[in-house]
Amino acid sequence: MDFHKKLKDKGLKATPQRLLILTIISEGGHIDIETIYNKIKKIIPSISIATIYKNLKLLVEKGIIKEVNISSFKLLYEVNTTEHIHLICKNCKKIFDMEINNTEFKKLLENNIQNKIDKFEINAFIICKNCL
Amino acid sequence: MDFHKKLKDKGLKATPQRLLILTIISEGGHIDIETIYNKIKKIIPSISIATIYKNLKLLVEKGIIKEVNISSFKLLYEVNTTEHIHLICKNCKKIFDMEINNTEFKKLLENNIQNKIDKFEINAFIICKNCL
DNA sequence: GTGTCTGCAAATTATTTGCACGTTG
DNA sequence: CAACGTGCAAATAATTTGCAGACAC
Repeated sequence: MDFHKKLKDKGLKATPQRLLILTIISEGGHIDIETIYNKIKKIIPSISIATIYKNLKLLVEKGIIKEVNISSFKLLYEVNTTEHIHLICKNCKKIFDMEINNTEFKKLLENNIQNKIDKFEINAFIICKNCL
Repeated sequence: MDFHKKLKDKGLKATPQRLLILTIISEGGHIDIETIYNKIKKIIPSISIATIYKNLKLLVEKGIIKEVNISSFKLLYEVNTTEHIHLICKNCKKIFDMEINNTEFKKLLENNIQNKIDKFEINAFIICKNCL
């Protein structure tokens, strides 16, 4: 993924700190602030936690990354890709992205609630194949 | 709702603080810590914020209340009732509980992900009737 | 009466801010 | 070189902890 371009497209400077934040988030899948900070420190030891906070906020605002809210988890971050839902293994706590049939889903939901849906967040708690 | 009984059933003492916390949450629908604290202070001015924190944690553990995680909202609390989803009006920010056809939904989701689902959290962003 | 709960104050953790300096484009 | 971004240190906000006294049962 061309993070440099993504940043420039939003009028942001492509600093090493930002590129690294994005790389780490995309590698980590779903990752919390503290983990991001610890990983970056190994590469840019001088980095400040304030820089992490400022950039995460900014990148969310610009729609480059997304916050992931799951009950009983810390706030996590992921790079914004296509619409997907989260499967969470109750046992090993791993989080899996899953693309679903968006249209079919939206329709069923919309029928149920009698209203148009803009977007939705779905977290489903499961036991993953590995843990079974 | 008989909160006194709910507490006793879980082996907890029914203190005025706890009963009030539960009453306020059930009246508020979906309410954050700060708002709970401010409302309680008007009735029990001596209450400590630490008591609120301790009890919210405990009540969640015991399954009497639930945390509600919605992107870009503070952490909210609701009394644990039947399974429902949250509709959030993008305009007025109100949150509505909506019972859905659980079985139908679970099946569709389970077909999509090829796995059994224990429970799920769904937040759908809409424009409510009032705002339309 | 006793074990649990509360309120307090202090400790810890999380997040934000302002500013001088450095870097990107 | 101008605007923007970083790192630092300090400020603020959020949450947790330990403990002495109070209260539920």
